[in-house]
Amino acid sequence: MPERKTPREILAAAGALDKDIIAVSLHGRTVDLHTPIAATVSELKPIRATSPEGLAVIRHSTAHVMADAVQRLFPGTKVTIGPAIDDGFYYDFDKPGSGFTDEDLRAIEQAMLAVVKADSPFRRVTVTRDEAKRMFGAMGETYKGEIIDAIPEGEEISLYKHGAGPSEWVDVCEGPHVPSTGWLKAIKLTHVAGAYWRGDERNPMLQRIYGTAFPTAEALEEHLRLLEQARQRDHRKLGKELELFLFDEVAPAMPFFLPRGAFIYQRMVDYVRGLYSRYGYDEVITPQVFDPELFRTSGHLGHYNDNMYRLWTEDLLEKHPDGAKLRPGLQAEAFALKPMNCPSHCVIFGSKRRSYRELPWRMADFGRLHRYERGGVVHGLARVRSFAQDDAHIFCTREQVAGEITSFIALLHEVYRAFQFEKIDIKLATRPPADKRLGSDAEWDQSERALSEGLDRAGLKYEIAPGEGAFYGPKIEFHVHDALKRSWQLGTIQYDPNMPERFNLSYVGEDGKDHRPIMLHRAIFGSIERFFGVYIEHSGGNFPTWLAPKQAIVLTVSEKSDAYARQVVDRLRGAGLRLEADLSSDKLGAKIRNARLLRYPYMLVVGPKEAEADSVGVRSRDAGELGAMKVDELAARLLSESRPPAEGRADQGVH
RNA sequence: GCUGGCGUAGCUCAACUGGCAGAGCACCUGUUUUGUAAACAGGCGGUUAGGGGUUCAAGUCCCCUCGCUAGCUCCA
Repeated sequence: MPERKTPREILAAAGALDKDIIAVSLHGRTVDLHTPIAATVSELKPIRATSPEGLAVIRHSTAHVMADAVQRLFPGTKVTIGPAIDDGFYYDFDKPGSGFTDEDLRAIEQAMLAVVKADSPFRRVTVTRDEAKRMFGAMGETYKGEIIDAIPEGEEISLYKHGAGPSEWVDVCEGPHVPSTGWLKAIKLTHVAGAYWRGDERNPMLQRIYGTAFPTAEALEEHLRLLEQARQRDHRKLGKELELFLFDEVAPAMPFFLPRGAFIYQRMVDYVRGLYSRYGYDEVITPQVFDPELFRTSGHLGHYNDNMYRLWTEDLLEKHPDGAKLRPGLQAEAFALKPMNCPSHCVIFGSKRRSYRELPWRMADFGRLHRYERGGVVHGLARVRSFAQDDAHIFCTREQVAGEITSFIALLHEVYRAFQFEKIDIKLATRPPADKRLGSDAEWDQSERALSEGLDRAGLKYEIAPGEGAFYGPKIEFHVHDALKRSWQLGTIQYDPNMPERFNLSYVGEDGKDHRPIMLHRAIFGSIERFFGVYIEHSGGNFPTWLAPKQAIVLTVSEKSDAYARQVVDRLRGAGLRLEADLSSDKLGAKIRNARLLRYPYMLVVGPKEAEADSVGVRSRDAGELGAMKVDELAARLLSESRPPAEGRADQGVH
């Protein structure tokens, strides 16, 4: 057994120490540079400030310094937890009275800089459970007491201290930390938010301060620059600027699609519709408003009631002097706006006797759905109360499930490729705890296997999300991040033996007997609204020619060319292209600027020269100036770009 | 739903400790006839989200409602 030395000493002795190294990894565990351990140099893997692990060390140390500053500035504030996260850190505080203001953040930042300047070492000491309990008890740190209680028996309890004398600050913490506060070079507190203690909404709400930290001031600035760039792509901002959609208080969280946005929306739907004929789907159209009995059968009234819009008609009302009220006892009669399509599809399936020969039956529906989402969760197009899905339900036999999964994944892949999505996180959400699921273990084994086999056969990498499945069956989820790194689920395919049961659906098998079909819920876009929002950010609003609401704009050099411009517009429209003209009295430079801001794929400049030569001066949004082209030549080019990307033709799209 | 923040012209934003509601862009009109990222001038545009209160006086301070927003929780 080698003697206990600090990793810094060990590395230095071997000549392997440099100033980028801020911690080391020992058998997969990150440890301080300055806490003695028993190890040889060959066992130590250096962790550099620029690596994800190194950044986490810096950020977690910064969180300690912040908590120190907060407790000094706001006596009586209790600390809870303060981990490093993807691009920074946070610390949750229980602050008596009101929360933190922006001015508080600035003051805290200043106080932190003083701690950094003091360059005080982070010291690790281990204590017994009793010592720790007594110490934090005396300090009145009740949350820390709970944290200590939650540390498993037999595990070492360590404290980290920095500062000296009366300004010493201590936290119970696993570590590791940078050797001293002076190592923290670039710190920024970003915002405050509420957060429930232990993430449970029944617990008190704490004040969370978010911040970030980097090894250098340059790295921090680069990070802030990228954040700003992301804000520029926010779909809510682009939606307004590009006149795609708007929101109004008269219908909270329900988008109004303007002509340009509505065009793209319909084009997306048409595109999927086009694929449906190849993949064997039948589209249906179903009602919007239903007798609540339907949702009693489907189980929505029990599980989903809080999220449903209910309607009344005059005959359900009784007049009062102070206004009309729903007649007592009739609440249950109020019709409901559908939040999902599956019940309607079950009604269709069950409307006559079905044969195994009809299976698999893939029933598609672009019906509009309404869900009452709680006030705090709505977000641009990503979480709305009125939307449609590229929804379909596949009724099939148990044996057909795996094949259906494979075919669905192929379809989904084709669609995502068309929209230039390469990076999608896939999750397999498996069975919830036994008290929260239906069906036998054998059934779950089988349905989970069917989904994972489908993924494996498609050669896709995925993560298991244990316990995240629906109570009736597992699901595959496809997630992407928006510009501000919020994760959204787009597509999904879910295995559902439950709904056919509730609707008592059956088909006649080869054996002449009745059998229960399996139902697969599946969507590729998921919510078309959400997909559109994510796609706006993904493309930065630079929609490819096949999707762009207007593919080109004709710009006149002066009013002398108006007549020719109209002629060009007519000819290209006649060829089936979408375009408009800017015949205003602006100068050409201004017209180009406006057209660029609206991100037209092509600008067609026309003046006397072009009129003479039956041509247009072509400027492409993505490829710059292309020079003069004959009108017919241009028409051919635009037409070839107007078709949606198909398999084996990946030459189009966002640049 | 919870904790913070915000809400001023179509858009982006000003208006000091309470003291005459403003600018740029957009829009309309006129002048200019323009060659690859903003011509010039004039004009129109406001229940300062809505309601109540304090005050001689409220965009500004207080209360309620609505909406938006950062998070948390939720998303059978």
